[in-house]
Amino acid sequence: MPTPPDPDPFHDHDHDACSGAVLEHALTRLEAEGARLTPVRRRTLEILLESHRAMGAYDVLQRLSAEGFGSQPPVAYRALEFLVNHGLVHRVQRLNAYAACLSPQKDHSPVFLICRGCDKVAETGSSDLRAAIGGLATSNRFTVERTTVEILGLCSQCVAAGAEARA
Amino acid sequence: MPTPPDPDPFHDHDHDACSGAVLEHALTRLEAEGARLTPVRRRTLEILLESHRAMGAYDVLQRLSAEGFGSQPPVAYRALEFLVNHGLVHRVQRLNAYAACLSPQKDHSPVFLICRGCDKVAETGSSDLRAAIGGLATSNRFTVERTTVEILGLCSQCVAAGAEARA
DNA sequence: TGGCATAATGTTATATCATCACAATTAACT
DNA sequence: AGTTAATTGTGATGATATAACATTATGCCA
Ligand SMILES: [Zn+2]
Ligand SMILES: [Zn+2]
Ligand SMILES: [Zn+2]
Ligand SMILES: [Zn+2]
Repeated sequence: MPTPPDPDPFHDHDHDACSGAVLEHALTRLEAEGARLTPVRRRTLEILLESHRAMGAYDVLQRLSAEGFGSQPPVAYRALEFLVNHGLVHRVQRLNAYAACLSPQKDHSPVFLICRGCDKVAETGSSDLRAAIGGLATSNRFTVERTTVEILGLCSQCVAAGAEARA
Repeated sequence: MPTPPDPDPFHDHDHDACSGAVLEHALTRLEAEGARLTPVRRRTLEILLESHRAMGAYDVLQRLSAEGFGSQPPVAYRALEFLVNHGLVHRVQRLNAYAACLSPQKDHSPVFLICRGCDKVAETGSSDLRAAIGGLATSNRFTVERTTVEILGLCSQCVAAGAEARA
């Protein structure tokens, strides 16, 4: 009975373990980098880890504010910026939103699967895809610094549940 | 003496021919679809075609307004939406901006190379990349509807001109 | 321990990007 | 011409993001 290779957010998994491991990892990494996971920052990460959905900055802010932190936009944006800069959170361009990074690997280029049925977001990766981007860059003599790859569609559960097609 | 395979926006090319051909193609396609390229819409496309840069909606609006069209945001957003819906313009997520589509092919999934040195944007494509995304979707049992692939970095000219690296 | 420099937080105000709602106009079709 | 649907225009508002600056907490060293 093989265990799944990755915690697939789209399907049932032990989410406490899933998010707990990520948080653990974050602590270790920041320690090594000499960066401080202050209360706001930690809480922000925890909030994002609660679900496999991307959250807007103002949604995060509302949560933080309700817990006694500052209530103005920079509070959320600064915490998010810190976490993004340290690779613990990714920005999902298509949603103007932020999602906790689930990969233990540092400095990776995430690929997002975004389900428009259930709004969940899965972070994956693909060496084939990286290679294809590398090839494209080479043939265009382009120096790659960052990549955004976001795939919008429906997860299998939403298809099974009868989510209607849309172009 | 072979002609270049694609007009590479990052390098010298006959841009009048480049943009003229695209506009021509747009007229034909819309005609076929029974859609109307009204003055605002046509002008919007022409403005985007003037350069190989992505423009924000408000930049487009300013141009339109100066030419006697309406001066309120919906004027620009509606024209852009129309053009995006008909595949004549793409939205560049990373820049919150819009770029004219340079591909004669309908319903394609563009890949953008975005140079942070000169702000030019090149639209390309790659069957390898499409295949990689297809594979990723299959192995995640995910139904793809739309994809966003944007590569941020430096074009060869900007590298040659000594644009500094940035992580 | 006190003093200093730096980082982090909080707040006000403002910038930027995008859509709603509704009236006026124009085009298409009978 | 009369009816309908599409298009355009405008004012108002919503949503996302940053600037500027005062205040507080932290780390370091004399
Ligand atoms: Zn990640
Ligand atoms: Zn789903
Ligand atoms: Zn050109
Ligand atoms: Zn360049």
